[in-house]
Amino acid sequence: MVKARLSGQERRRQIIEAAADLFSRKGFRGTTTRQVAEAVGVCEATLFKHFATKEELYAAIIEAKAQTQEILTGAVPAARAGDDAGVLRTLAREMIARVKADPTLMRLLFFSALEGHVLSDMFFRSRFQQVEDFLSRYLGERMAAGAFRTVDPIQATWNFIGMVAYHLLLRELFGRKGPAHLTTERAVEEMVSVFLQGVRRP
Amino acid sequence: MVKARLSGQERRRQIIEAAADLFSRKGFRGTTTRQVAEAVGVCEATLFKHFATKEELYAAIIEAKAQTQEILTGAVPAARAGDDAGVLRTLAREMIARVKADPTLMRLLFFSALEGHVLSDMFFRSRFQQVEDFLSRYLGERMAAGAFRTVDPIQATWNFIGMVAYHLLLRELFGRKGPAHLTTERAVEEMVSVFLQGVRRP
DNA sequence: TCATGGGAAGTGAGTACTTACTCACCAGTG
DNA sequence: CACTGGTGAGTAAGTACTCACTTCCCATGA
Repeated sequence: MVKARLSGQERRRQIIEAAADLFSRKGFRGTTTRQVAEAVGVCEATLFKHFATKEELYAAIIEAKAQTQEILTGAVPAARAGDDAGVLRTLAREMIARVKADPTLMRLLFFSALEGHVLSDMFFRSRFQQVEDFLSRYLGERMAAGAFRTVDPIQATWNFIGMVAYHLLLRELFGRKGPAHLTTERAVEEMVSVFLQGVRRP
Repeated sequence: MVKARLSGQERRRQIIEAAADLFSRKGFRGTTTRQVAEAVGVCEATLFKHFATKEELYAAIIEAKAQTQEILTGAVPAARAGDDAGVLRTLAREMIARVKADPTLMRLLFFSALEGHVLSDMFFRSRFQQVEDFLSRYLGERMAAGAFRTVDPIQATWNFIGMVAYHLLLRELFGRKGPAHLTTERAVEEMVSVFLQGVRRP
């Protein structure tokens, strides 16, 4: 039973949450305000009390998702300790965990990009910029220290992120699982392993 | 000036082409039959002479795109010659070239997956299955031969494809370019390089 | 060569339904 | 009481698709 009357703030939050789920499954044009209203358990007109337009609701959702930025708390200690594998492993794990924790995240990221949404770029950056900056800086330092081959740190970063992202795409968008023994943990270990060995100075 | 009257076959082909472009930019629900008709230069009713429904048109497009399967002509000679770098380089180049040759390809792949289209799985497989099979088999052979570390060939394959796919995603969907010196050629070489070194037996 | 018929391609107008949003009013709470 | 949250009914525009008809083209026969 949905509570009949909430504060404006609370109702907004509820609408955003329900709509995020729908938008992530059907995209902007594929989601009707009627569906959103039903999911929330209110009248369609109520949505428009809180958001002037459907567009404004979508933008509010993207902004909310972008707000939950990737925080690199876990990888910093490993970086300080010069624990290469620890850095990579933690980054990969955190990226994967974020997506698992919020199933709408990746789908909304891709839907908004495909739809050419004005906030798409900001959304993407909120998800990847910190990881990119952190890892490319770390790789650059390790190269300067002679531990890694000298390659472009950005490119190397993209290569690593690419492995993680593809892993997520296969599962979240394309419903691929692979052989049963390929757990996420094993997948992460192999990514870390192939990448680390690949960038080491021979 | 659009020719006023074409054979049924030719008109179908023309509609599919114009609609593919629109669907790849706006998705299914975001593309109206009116827009398609205008892009083709015919009356809306004409579309429905050739396709019973909008859905049928979309399916025809996906099927057409799936038909242009990845053909692995280039990598086979390199595989025979045991030219590891050649195999990987050729695969990456061909994947990238395909997407560049048809800008609708990747966008339609992702739109249809996000939209949960019944043909999405088939579409995905048409694009990746052969590369996956080919490369995982090749990697398996190289592992058996002692040249590569023993890891799961599927996982290793996904890691490599992930790097290529992310490169494409950044450019085709997210409009990212990276530093100017990062040409596609350089990117491919680094992917091949990090991967090869990463899977070599230490 | 020309005329005719049939089949297929194509159109303008319209239909029925869908969709985002508004309006006038009601209900709840401090 | 005043303000804010919420509703049922409705509106205007959008959308996929149909209908009744026209046009074109090719094959055939005279």
